[in-house]
Amino acid sequence: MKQRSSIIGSVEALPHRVASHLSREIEGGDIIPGARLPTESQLADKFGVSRNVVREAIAQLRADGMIEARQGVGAFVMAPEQRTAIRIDREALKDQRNMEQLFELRSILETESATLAAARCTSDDLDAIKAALDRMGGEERWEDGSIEADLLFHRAIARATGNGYIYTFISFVCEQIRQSIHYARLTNPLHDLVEVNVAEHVRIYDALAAHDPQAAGEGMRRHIDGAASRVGVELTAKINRGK
Amino acid sequence: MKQRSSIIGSVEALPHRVASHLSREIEGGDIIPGARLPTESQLADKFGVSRNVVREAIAQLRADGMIEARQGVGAFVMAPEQRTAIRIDREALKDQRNMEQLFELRSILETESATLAAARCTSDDLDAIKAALDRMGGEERWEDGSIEADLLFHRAIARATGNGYIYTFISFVCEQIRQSIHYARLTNPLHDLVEVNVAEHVRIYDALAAHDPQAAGEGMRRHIDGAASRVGVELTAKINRGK
DNA sequence: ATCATACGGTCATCCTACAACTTCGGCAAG
DNA sequence: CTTGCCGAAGTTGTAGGATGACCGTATGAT
Repeated sequence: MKQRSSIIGSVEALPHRVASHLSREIEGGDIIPGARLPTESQLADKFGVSRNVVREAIAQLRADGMIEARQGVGAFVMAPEQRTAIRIDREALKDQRNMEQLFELRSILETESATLAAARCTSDDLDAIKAALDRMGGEERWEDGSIEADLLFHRAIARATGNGYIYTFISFVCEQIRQSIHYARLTNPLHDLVEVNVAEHVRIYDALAAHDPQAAGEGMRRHIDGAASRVGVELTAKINRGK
Repeated sequence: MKQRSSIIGSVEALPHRVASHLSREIEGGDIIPGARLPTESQLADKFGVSRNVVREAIAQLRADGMIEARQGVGAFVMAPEQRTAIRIDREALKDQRNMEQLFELRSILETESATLAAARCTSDDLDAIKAALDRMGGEERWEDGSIEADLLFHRAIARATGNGYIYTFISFVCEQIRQSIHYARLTNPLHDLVEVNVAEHVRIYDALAAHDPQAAGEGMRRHIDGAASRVGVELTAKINRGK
């Protein structure tokens, strides 16, 4: 009798579902910043779960700085500006417009990443980048290992900047894009474009090896544009990008 | 008898302390990615807390993708690349080197933010930016409202890019910097530099109003450099930044 | 040798109880 | 009427135990 009926069949754990529900309510503006949430008991009743599950859900939101709990008073919604963590809703990326924006952000980060890396990279860094490049070219199939090698290539460049935050941010953004694209790829094979992709990477690597910041940045910018269009995302507003 | 002795005097809640401890152990490499954590009961004993507290701590780490729990098996630490959230350790920012790197990231994001905003901003956007600018100039004291207005200015620009992710990332990075600097400011007053700061903002605003992307980007880049040096952070490696 | 089953370990959830804290109202002293 | 104390009620924080669901492995039958 303990395990209550799941109401809605779902593989997700209860705390995560409660957290997502509350998160959407907050993001959607149903609860304005500064307002108090219902008590844990009320939420437990509302969702049909135990208070314990509600507490775990709130613990997650609290860690993100989305809500703040004060003992003896209640839990309050925080202003969206003072979040202590960035989290990207993967559901939202099904919207083409959001995907475009994420690619634009990636373009900014990676272009500058390549520029910095060209000026700073050591021979060890170059070796790591080259290794990823070789592994990518070695795979004739697009599917499995190729994508991993692709990510490895970009991360190796980010690491070569010597800036840990740049590495973290780029890894994060790329991973979000990868997972969003993963299953969407099944619709269009686009294997024939692998050579184009590899060629773009080679171009970037050459610029890095030559320690030519401008060429590296330019090569990366074009590569991201190309990668975006290859998955059906057009980076509009190319204005003010040139130079 | 229930409330156990806190062992270490701390105002932080128990789950947060446990989560921080585990997080440090993972970041520090004490636990290799893929390895299994001790069971919840063992952790509860180890930290001298109830299993409930351990679960809340793990819930936080799980939300970040730092660990993955499989029912009936155990909890495993994930590779740092596939985190689902970005979180910046504020303690680490006490290290000058990390602060420099964060400023460098901010410089990248904000420079491009200003560039894009110059090309895309509407009159409404400009009004919002101008309002923040006026509010900043209105305050003769540096302390309280001035900093808020400063952040508002930068966020307004980020919003004018029309890219929600850029807004989110910039808000996040700026907030981290602000809170890290907050108390460190007490040592050096530096009130006399307020005019310089405002002047830099005016220069950026003028470029935005003129819809001059290059001037806006350049103005922002210089402003971040100036802001960094004003709090004692020197952005070295200005290489490859010009042009 | 292969497959089905039983078993122990672990996470997931629930429940109750209590401690710590805040808020608010009543009540008495000034 | 104002002020200050104090206790009741409500809320979050923590403890601890019980049970269900799930996984991996060992055991035993075929």
